[in-house]
Amino acid sequence: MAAALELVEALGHTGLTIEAVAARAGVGKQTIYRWWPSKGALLFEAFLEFEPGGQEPPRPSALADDLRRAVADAIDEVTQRRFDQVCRLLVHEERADLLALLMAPRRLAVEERLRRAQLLGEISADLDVVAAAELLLGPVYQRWLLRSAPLCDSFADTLVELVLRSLRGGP
Amino acid sequence: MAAALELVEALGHTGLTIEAVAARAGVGKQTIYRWWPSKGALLFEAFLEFEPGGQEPPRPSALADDLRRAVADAIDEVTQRRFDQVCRLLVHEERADLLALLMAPRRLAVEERLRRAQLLGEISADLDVVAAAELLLGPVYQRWLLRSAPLCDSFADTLVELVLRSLRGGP
Amino acid sequence: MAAALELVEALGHTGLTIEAVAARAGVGKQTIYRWWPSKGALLFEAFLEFEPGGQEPPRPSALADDLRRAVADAIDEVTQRRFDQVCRLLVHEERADLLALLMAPRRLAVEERLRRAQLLGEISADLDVVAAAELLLGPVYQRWLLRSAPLCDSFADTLVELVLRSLRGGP
Amino acid sequence: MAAALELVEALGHTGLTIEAVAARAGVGKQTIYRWWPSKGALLFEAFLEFEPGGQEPPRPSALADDLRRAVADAIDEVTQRRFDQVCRLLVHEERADLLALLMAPRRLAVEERLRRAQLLGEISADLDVVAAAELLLGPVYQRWLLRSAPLCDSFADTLVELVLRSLRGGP
DNA sequence: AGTTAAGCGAGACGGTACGTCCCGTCTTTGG
DNA sequence: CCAAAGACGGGACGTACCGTCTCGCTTAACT
Repeated sequence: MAAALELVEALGHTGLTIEAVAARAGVGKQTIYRWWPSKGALLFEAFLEFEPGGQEPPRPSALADDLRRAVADAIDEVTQRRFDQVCRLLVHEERADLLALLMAPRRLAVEERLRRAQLLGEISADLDVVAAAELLLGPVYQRWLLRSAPLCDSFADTLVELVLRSLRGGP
Repeated sequence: MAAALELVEALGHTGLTIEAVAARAGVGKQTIYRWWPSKGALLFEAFLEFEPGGQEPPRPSALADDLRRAVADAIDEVTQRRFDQVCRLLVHEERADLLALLMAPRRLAVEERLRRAQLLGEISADLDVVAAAELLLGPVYQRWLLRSAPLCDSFADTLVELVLRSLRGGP
Repeated sequence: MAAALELVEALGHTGLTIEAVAARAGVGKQTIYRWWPSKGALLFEAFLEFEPGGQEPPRPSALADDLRRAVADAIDEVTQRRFDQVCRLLVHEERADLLALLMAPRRLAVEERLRRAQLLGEISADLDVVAAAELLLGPVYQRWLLRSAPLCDSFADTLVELVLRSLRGGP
Repeated sequence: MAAALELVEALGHTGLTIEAVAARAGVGKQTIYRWWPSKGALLFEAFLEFEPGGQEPPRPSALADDLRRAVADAIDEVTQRRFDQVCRLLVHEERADLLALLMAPRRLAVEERLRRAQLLGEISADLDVVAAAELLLGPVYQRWLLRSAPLCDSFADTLVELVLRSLRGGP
């Protein structure tokens, strides 16, 4: 009964109780425990089920544009209440494994794009692509989770510009 | 009674109960509620009190070294169980304000060093110093909180190298 | 778990806590709250359950003897610690309804006997039987609850003698 | 600070707290503890202080009338919320001593009147006056404390009539 | 007049019990 | 014969008062 998403959206991951989920779903508590070991697992599956997330493969364009778009998408995603609350719950439950599943696609897409750019010679070939991807997404996730600063759109631009300077010119 | 730090270290922020803190401190529960509104506030204050953290001003040296050192220090800090658990609790309780207090010094130090580097012409003067600092620390905090990858020492090197390429030569 | 009677006997209604009852019964506190709204209700039910109290119907004999016996029995009952404490608790909680259930049998028996005496002409027929019963038992309950005087056995005799003088000859 | 009477009247002896008394009186809690060992003692003294109670000596008239009046007065007194609550608190605290002080005057007055009646030959001389007084007042206090029946005015009449039949003609 | 001390208000303190909430398990029951 | 309904033991929650304990601050009373 993945309609528990409604509750986590309404109450936040803090106020979410399995009893409430069971009640709203018209289901015995035990039925929930039978299928999921924790709130996190339940919500994770619910999220996968109901949040298609299927972003179409962004047809290639200029590198800067693509990265900007990737970062902006990450910001958008992370800004939706459901994603936000589900992820925070997973953080709280230390489910790094599930978190990775939710967040990896984004990161892999960036890495993929960077690798293509290397082939095209847009960026230096001896680059640590994985680290570069983290350079782009790390600050986003930091601002999101720690709420250290607002996640405005222009942040994507600043970030990409700064990182691109690194990726292009070698030392 | 900031000896609650011992319990958060022993049990993690999840297993920490105010009742246990009160019991161990030989104190009435109410006394705790009288002074702090939540576990987070209590631990935050306890942490400030007992973890002086006062790192001496790192006498200046080469820019790359200083940044490497700053990042490595951040990694060290974030790796200590007390800091880790207290911060995770603050994240859970959405106390971005308190988190900021704990983390700002590190970030400000980096910004300060970058600004000095600008004056010396080590890096381009038209740089967004704040964003650059996030570029350095964001990936660290991401790896830490999301446990997306191990926080090994070499990570500091990779990070600094990558970022410095950005900061030095503009396009 | 009506073994809460043991605690009320040991500690008095003042020292009885629901937590202690739950602990001794090996039961969650909530289970007690689920079934009884208050200590009073719990003890009342426990008392009914475990204190059969079924005194056999006293085979009829002389009126004076029967009344004396009834009063003496009331005194005995009221003198037992359990009954005493349970009733005092009910008084404290203003549960007149429950108290009535505990005390009515005694009173009704007296009224019944008086009515029979009226049929036999032992006492005047125009008598207010209910009031007469109160005349006999009222002083007992007063001495008991208010501890205004000791409840010795001879009190029963004095009382019955006095009341019988009223019941027999009219003015 | 006998203005604690207001609180016991407003909240009942159950809801009365020393903290509230202290607050309303604009007084430190300790000051109350300094002077009285318990809520009961405090209220008892407050009651004595502020409830003059001084009923004038009822100039003598017919025995039946005097007794009726005495019983009716007892009913009136016991019906006032303040007296009611203070006494119930004393019952709860097992302060039979203080209760006796509050209630004795009434009983003594009845005994006194009966003794005079004996001198005048209105009632038989070999009577246990103390027991007779209890016969009159016992049922009143029973109905009051146990709320076993309403304390209507006619109760006084019934009671006195019944008792007088006993007191006058012996068998 | 100056010093001392008693009594005061205020309120923090270590505690106890409250009644509620939710956990995760176990039991009953009706479709 | 499953699953809803929900009771259960457990245990933390945050609150309310308890009775004790300093605190300074009057306000006498006695040098």
